[in-house]
Amino acid sequence: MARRSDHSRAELEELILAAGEAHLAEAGFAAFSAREVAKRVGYSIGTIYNLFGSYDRLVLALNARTLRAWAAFLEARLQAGGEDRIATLIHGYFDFAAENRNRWMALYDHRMADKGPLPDDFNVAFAALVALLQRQVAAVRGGGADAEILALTGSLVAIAHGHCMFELNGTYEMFGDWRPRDAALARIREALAAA
Amino acid sequence: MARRSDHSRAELEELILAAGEAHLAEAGFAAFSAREVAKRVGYSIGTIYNLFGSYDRLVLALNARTLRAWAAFLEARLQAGGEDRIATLIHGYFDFAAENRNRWMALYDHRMADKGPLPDDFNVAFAALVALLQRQVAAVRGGGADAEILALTGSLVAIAHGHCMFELNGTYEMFGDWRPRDAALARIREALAAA
DNA sequence: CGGATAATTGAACATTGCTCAATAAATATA
DNA sequence: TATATTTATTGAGCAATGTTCAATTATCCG
Repeated sequence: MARRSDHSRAELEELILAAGEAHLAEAGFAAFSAREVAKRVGYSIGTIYNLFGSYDRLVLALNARTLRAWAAFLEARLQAGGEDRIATLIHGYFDFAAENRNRWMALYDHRMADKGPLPDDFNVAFAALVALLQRQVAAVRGGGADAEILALTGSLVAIAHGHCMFELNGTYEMFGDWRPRDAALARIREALAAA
Repeated sequence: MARRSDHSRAELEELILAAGEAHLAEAGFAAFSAREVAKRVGYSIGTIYNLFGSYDRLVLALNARTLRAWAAFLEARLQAGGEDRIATLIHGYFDFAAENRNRWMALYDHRMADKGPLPDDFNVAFAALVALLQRQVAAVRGGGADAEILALTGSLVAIAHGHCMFELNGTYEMFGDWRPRDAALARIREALAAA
């Protein structure tokens, strides 16, 4: 058909990403398929490959979107006030993951076939999220070298990640009756107190 | 062909799992395929389905093996002496994951299509690993209610998991120059000191 | 209007998980 | 031993996937 003027390239990309996001959210990463996305936007599979080049890059574009949404979500929570910024961040972290289960999981489920460099798109989104978190850790800690704060941020995020993953995939149940979210907050508090 | 007497059912299962383990270790979970395993053992794809029932159950059987190997690895490290059991465990945790990258990753990459109950096989292996860790945490902490120690164990494992995952998938690089393994040990020490 | 350019298509290919009638081998029965 | 029964094994066939690319269709420009 070749409906070249129906949408600009940018519009079409947006259409595809929106449909892809919905499909990913509904089906989960394991069942996600580029052909299903094509079906949803009413374009052929070839068009998707023209725009994104490969399955991996389509997923990466969706993951970049998820990272931006996550950062915006956390920013909104922070702006909504609340004395305790660390608690706000942890709850934002867990709430976003819970409310966007499949999209959040896809961030970690996806493994690139050929492990070349990631798209700028994705790296920028990731860096923005890291910067947001680093700013809050720096604020809580008062002073300290940038590199030290960045590394501490990495460690605190790793704590949150491990607990959040256990909560979402059910692993936590093997350890009896506890709430990974509360535990994550407690561990992070202890780490900050010791730092 | 129907070489009914070449191997007993148990022997054949073992052959398939050994070949599957090698394939998984070489190719990684994303490229793992039941057909490739069949090719490697010289049986048809149908035979694999007769024995394991589905792709998911084959992967689960392999993951159960990985869990048992991991527990044995940790047990050996603990028996090899070393005053500091927590450090021994953390290094064992990270070393096993690093030396068995693809198999360790498969533990978390795999998502069942239909989320029914896990095979006993798998649950038993997982429970044994948890029990091993719980015993060490209990020893370090001295006293305390079982439920409390189990929950603490879960939280400490979550810390290790998050840091180990970041190290293996490269996420840690976004946080500058640090060693997730050392950070994990530090965080766990802080948590134990605070408990 | 006509030729160059760009977007879009979808058939074709290799590969996957999965099923199941057909076949071959081992065992039980007569 | 010969025949019947049970069991193990096969692999072609199905639907679905990611990927490619010549052919087709729309748009633009002179």
